[in-house]
Amino acid sequence: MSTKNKILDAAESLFAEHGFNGTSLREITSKAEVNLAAVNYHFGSKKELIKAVMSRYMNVLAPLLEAALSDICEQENKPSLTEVLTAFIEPLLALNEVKENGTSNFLQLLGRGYTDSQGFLRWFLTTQYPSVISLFVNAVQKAYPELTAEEMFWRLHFTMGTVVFTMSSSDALMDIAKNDFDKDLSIAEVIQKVIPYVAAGVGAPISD
Amino acid sequence: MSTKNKILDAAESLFAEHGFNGTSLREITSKAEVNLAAVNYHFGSKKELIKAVMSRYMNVLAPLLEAALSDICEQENKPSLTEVLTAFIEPLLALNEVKENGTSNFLQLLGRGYTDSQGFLRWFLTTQYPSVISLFVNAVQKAYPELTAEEMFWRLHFTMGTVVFTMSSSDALMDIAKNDFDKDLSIAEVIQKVIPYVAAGVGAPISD
DNA sequence: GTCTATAACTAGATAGAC
DNA sequence: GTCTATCTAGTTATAGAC
Repeated sequence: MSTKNKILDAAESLFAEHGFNGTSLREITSKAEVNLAAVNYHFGSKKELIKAVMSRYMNVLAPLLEAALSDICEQENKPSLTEVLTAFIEPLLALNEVKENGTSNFLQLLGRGYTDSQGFLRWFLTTQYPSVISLFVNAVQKAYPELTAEEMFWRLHFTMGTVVFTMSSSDALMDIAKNDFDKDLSIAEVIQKVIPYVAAGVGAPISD
Repeated sequence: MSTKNKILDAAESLFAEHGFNGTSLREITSKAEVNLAAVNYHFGSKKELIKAVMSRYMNVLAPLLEAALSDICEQENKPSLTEVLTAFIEPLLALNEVKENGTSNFLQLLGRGYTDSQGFLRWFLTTQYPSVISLFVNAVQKAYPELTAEEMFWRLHFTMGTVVFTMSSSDALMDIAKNDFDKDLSIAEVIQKVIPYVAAGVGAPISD
């Protein structure tokens, strides 16, 4: 296994657990059992390392998501919101084949990146992967055409918030659920629980 | 105005904007125009300062919320979920009288504290203000008795996520809304937008 | 109570030997 | 490509003069 990959793996799990700001290069290199200087040699800076960690997943996820959402946009009959949101499940679970716990790690990283380091991840997603976002908006528009662009904007951000926040604390939540209800849930099952919630939220009647 | 309050005010807005980890004592004291050593003299440590900033709001909010939720729990007829969630609005807006932008700042702090510094705020809320949480759970149970305790647990955390995450990036979202839709929203209007969303989410039909 | 000065430590980044 | 050693700049916290 290459030094570069050892660093990526160590950085990924530490970033997911403690956030980007909360993880030092020294912690990463000592977990990866490589030299401190190796990060700057291979990646140039901590910021570039963060991008590399995210890209490893986004490069797998983006094409799968684009395909799934395109299918929905191009189909004849009107999709349901649940259908649109369910389109995310398979691509997300495919990340488990990139690495063990890939889905969970990626979603936690997404959550970290949204709140850490003043919206750097918002920039990363909107500039590097804009087509996924616009396909998603199109799919939702097809499922719920009465929704105005403005209301759509808010509800999509609420949804992003729900998912990202849930996932960034999913370890803690799964622990509590195990203690209180004796249920051992997988990340896939948590996703299954959140979909009816966000589908109902996005599909809420327009209050005006 | 006392040094102690100058520190609290400066810390509050910097914490809200850059998170707890992302704000140094030097930034706080220079914004407050007091000496660096004053923080440790008045509060003992950065951690205690964080608690003091949160307590200033929680001590106003908690009794108001308890009263509003108690009313709902004790009323004869069955409340709607919207009613339960709407009970939060007045207490939250009352924080604007503690300080200008109090509501917005407090909700942003809540968001920061949930993701920063490994769940310290979760501990803070559940240990220092447990009665608010249990009253809220009771109110929701009364509004939607078919919901199992386990499903309730998940949906309440999804709701917490939606609200907290939205508020922690509310400045950015309000900026985008202003640019894209030429709408200048207040924090009260954002709350009005999020309530139908979370009410629909909590009230979603039980899938399984 | 408020200040200066500084201790004690950690951060990210890099120069240069091998 | 990998190492040690070190630089610079940042952090929290505190001792002691006023």
